[in-house]
Amino acid sequence: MTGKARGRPRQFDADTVLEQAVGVFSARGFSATSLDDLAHATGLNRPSLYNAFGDKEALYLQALGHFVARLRRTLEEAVMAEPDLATALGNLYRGALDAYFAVDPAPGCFVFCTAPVEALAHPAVRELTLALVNELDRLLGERFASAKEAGQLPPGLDPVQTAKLAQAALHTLAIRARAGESRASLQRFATHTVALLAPSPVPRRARAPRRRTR
Amino acid sequence: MTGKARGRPRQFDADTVLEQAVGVFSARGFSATSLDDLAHATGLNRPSLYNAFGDKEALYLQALGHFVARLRRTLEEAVMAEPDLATALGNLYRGALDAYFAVDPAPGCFVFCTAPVEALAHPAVRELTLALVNELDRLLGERFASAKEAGQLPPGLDPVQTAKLAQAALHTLAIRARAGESRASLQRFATHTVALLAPSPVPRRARAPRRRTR
DNA sequence: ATATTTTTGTACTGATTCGCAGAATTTATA
DNA sequence: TATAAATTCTGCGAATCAGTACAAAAATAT
Repeated sequence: MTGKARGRPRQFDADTVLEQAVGVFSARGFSATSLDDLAHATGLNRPSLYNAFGDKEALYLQALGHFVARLRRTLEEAVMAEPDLATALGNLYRGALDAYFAVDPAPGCFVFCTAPVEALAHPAVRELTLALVNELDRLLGERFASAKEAGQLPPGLDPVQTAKLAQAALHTLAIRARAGESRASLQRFATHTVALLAPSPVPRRARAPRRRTR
Repeated sequence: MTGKARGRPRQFDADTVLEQAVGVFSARGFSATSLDDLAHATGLNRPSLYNAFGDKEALYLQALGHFVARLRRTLEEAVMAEPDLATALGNLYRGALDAYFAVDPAPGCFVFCTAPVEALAHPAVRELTLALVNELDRLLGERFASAKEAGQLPPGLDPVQTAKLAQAALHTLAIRARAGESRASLQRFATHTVALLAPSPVPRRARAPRRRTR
């Protein structure tokens, strides 16, 4: 595909630049980030940014895409491929907290903390955000459905709605991390949530509760 | 306190202006909102805004404060004063959805959708956001604790962590509404969450709630 | 070696931004 | 009536912003 490279070669790696853009956008959000901020953070200058990625909104969307693609890979192996439901959810939240507290003023989640603001003014951002939410619903829904088949899910829990609640925990972790809540507190919450949504391998009582009585 | 009013009287009501500022900030977020936007929306001009509220950040903080104060009143009567836990949570989420879908491109929650972005750059915003999160944790925690005393809470649920999960549902409703998810879908999720966190009053077996529950 | 293609860097433009200065206006007080 | 106090309004200024034009640079192809 790219054997020739006709003109002057680039002096940067596009993925690296997107990674740095994710960092800057994640810290300041879309509107408060200037192209000078991005140019300074990436080391290249504005015209190069325009040439490679288009205008500011296009760059933001590509940063979102880059972030989501990475998230998707992580999710696939840490959640979908893990046979035990409680372990899978534990991996999900621990991985999320790792990312949310990656740098010192904890930025929370790039998309859940910065994309919603722009969603109203920029339909493309809105669609990308909704697409991620829907995909997470779908993936987690599949995971809960397979757990239900394996008998790991209490009969009262609907896989689809439970998946949404599992994602809700992700959203609150993101917001709370950025608001300044401590990682220890959030870790406790995550543990409790896992215990609620994925009752660990029932220790003694092999008898599942009857039907959906409450 | 204010019987005299020495100079020229104001031609606007401060609370009304703050209400309008909430609307504008909620739609565009802090950084993307210009003072001209605010001046146009409120009908008064920039120097009057500065004179009455200070600079842009001060106005945003006061808009947040106004919003939180109103939210606190609503919460107090619809959630804390309601004796039945399921009804209380139902009121909470229905009221939230009413607000999140108040105008056509659903803006979601003013604070949960627009404040987190600015939380890193503006410590005051961060503190106010965390203060709201903590207060909601505390109020809902009290509500779940009193429900536990009344026997309305399953024994496995810790009131404090369950309150955080109840707020998590609020956060996800806000984000999803702004991302474009339908109100019907969110209503279903809310109903399911209420059923999970507050198992409804057992239908047949007349478990008369003791004490002063009604 | 010359031409072509792509990237890089400097400089510029037009627009928007926030915040404020200063004069005019409206009220209460002396 | 005259003075003081507070608000309103026009307009300004300094800074920043996004996006681009243009020339120099670096590579390939002829």
